[in-house]
Amino acid sequence: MGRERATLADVARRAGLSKTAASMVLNGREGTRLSAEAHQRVFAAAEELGYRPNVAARSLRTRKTATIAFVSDIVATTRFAGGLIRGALDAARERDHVLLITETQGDATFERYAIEAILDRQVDGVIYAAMATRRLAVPPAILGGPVVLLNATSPEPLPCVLPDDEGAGAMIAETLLAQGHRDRIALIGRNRQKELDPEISLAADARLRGIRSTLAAAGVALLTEGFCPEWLPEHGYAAMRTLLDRPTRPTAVICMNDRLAFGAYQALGEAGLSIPGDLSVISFDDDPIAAWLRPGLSTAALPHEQMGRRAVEVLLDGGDGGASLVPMPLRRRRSVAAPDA
Amino acid sequence: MGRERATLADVARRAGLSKTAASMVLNGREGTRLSAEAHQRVFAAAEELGYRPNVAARSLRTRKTATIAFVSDIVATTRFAGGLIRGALDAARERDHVLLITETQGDATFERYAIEAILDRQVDGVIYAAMATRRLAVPPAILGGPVVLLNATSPEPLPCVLPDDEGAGAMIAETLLAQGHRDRIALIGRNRQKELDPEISLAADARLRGIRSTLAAAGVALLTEGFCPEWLPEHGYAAMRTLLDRPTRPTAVICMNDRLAFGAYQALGEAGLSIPGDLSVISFDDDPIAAWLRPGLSTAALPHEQMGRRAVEVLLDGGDGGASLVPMPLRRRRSVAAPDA
DNA sequence: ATGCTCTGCTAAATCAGTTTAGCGACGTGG
DNA sequence: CCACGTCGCTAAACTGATTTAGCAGAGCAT
Repeated sequence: MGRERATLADVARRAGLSKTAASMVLNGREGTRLSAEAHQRVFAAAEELGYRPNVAARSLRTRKTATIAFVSDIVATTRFAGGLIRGALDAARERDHVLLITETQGDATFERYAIEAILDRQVDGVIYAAMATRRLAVPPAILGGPVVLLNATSPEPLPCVLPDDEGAGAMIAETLLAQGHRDRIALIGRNRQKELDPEISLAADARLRGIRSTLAAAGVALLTEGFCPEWLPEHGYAAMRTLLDRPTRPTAVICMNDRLAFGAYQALGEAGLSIPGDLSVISFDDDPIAAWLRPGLSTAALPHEQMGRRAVEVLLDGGDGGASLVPMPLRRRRSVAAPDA
Repeated sequence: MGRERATLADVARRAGLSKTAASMVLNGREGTRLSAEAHQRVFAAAEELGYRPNVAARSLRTRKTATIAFVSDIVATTRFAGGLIRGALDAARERDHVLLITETQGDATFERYAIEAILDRQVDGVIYAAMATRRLAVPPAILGGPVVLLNATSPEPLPCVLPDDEGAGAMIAETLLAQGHRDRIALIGRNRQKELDPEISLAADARLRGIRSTLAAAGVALLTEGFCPEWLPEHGYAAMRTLLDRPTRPTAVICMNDRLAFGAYQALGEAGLSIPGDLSVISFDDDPIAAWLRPGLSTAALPHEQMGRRAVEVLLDGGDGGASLVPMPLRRRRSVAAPDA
């Protein structure tokens, strides 16, 4: 790429000045005593030649590359990754940076490759992202420079960006309470593994905490809590069927994510029950499917783009070193209503 | 990043040789007359020091960066992008390259920024990707180096990688014919804009061609063709309801994509019709939702990862300069059966 | 003994920037 | 009249690799 590009030397020559002068002017160095006229000439020359500095040459000297490494365990399949990347991309562009993306797939060999590629290229910082909110071990090799954890925490005291799952849980509980639901609120998606092992998930426990504490504050307890081995539609379907077999039918169901909710919709459809007439449903994530369901599913949205954006901001502008909790906004659709009187 | 890394000079010193010798040995240069012993010493020294070449320094001289730019119109929201990126990432890693990702969002300013970032960094090649299979205009500035179009074509004669939508259409038609469906096959998702304007979509027309020619070869014509302003669930829902109002009910429905099929499922569920007992449904894309539906939706999968992978291969290993059609495999699930006898 | 080739290796230039150290001209105070 | 400081600018070093040009010594033929 890059046909005969103009170099700094070309600019300097055209401006009738030295490379030093040109460099200083173009970098807006303070405290230099170059005349206003010299400034003009350099800018003009650079403009006329369409000059753009060679990043390799510059970073050889300065050790800065205006490049951020985005390392994640799994990039694809999930649109979650896409959102994180897009947010990061936007924020990076605003700060004149670019993203170098690598994926470890949780594989040690791939991780090593990613780390080496990053170190070889002297990136200015690393965003280490996980696809499921969880705790992970950061490879020590990258701790030499700035690191931000995205959708993850680690044993090391590194700045991290997380969705506010607990807040979302509270908000969801409040939403149901506000509609008048009380003692017949059920939950689908209990899962000890997810709740207890932070290396698997931080979201399950946080969401549950938010829900429970808010209900408890209103003097309400969950009617039942359906277990699910995974948070997939088929498990939501099964859990909902079990729920409908019980003597007391709930007035509202909280699903731990939208895929479970989708399964719940399927079971309710088969049972001939209507949402939200017979039962309200509310959930977490704002998977695209939430908007496609009939009726649309009310859900607390994972703020992917915000998170990706925040990660870059913390990395480049410096964070307070702690955790950034990004709020999960509630998407209000038609799946929640007041219970039958 | 990168605490005191060893440089080539360090390696040379430790090996008791010149930088020249060290460089040649490590690059495996042919035709050099360095002794076997010199080779040993250099390798040993490099190993002991954990030497890794500085990419900036190297590329300053060689103009090679082992970096590929992945430019796309829209990265996020769609998991399609994720698949393309992941495939490209894998293939790049196998060839010791790394991906620099930028997004234009279809915005001229952003595109300019992306191009400049790419040129400044002297990437070895560019993958220009579109999220919807379509024809696009490649900015002339990147034509100085190797370019591969991914999921897109362009007026310029550039190598491109596309899904085989026409083949998929044919395969879908054959699948229905093989099950015994004949004169009562309907289609949902006609859309003149998509079919006629290659800048919007190449897929619509290709899929339709494949379907029609295969049916025609069997002496069959489509029963009806439902129009849809967009390929979203709500439009599939509406189209399916219209279809059900007609006197002859089809035995099978081909949806132009899975989101339409999802809408169709919703309409069928409401109408109390069962899939595939009353009606078979088949579709394109293999959106994750296809596997989540009850029954699972048979669909021709967009081969995202293969395509991303292929793009890198063509870029780096050299393609034949033409279009690479990547086959769309049929995911057989339970939504297709023989029509009622 | 001289010239030649071949072997094994190295000094120095180069890539395109940034940064350090300092030079000549001018004005000014003693 | 001279020392000194300020102004406006530049030469040269430096970053870490690759690459070109070429040197010293050995072996061989004449």
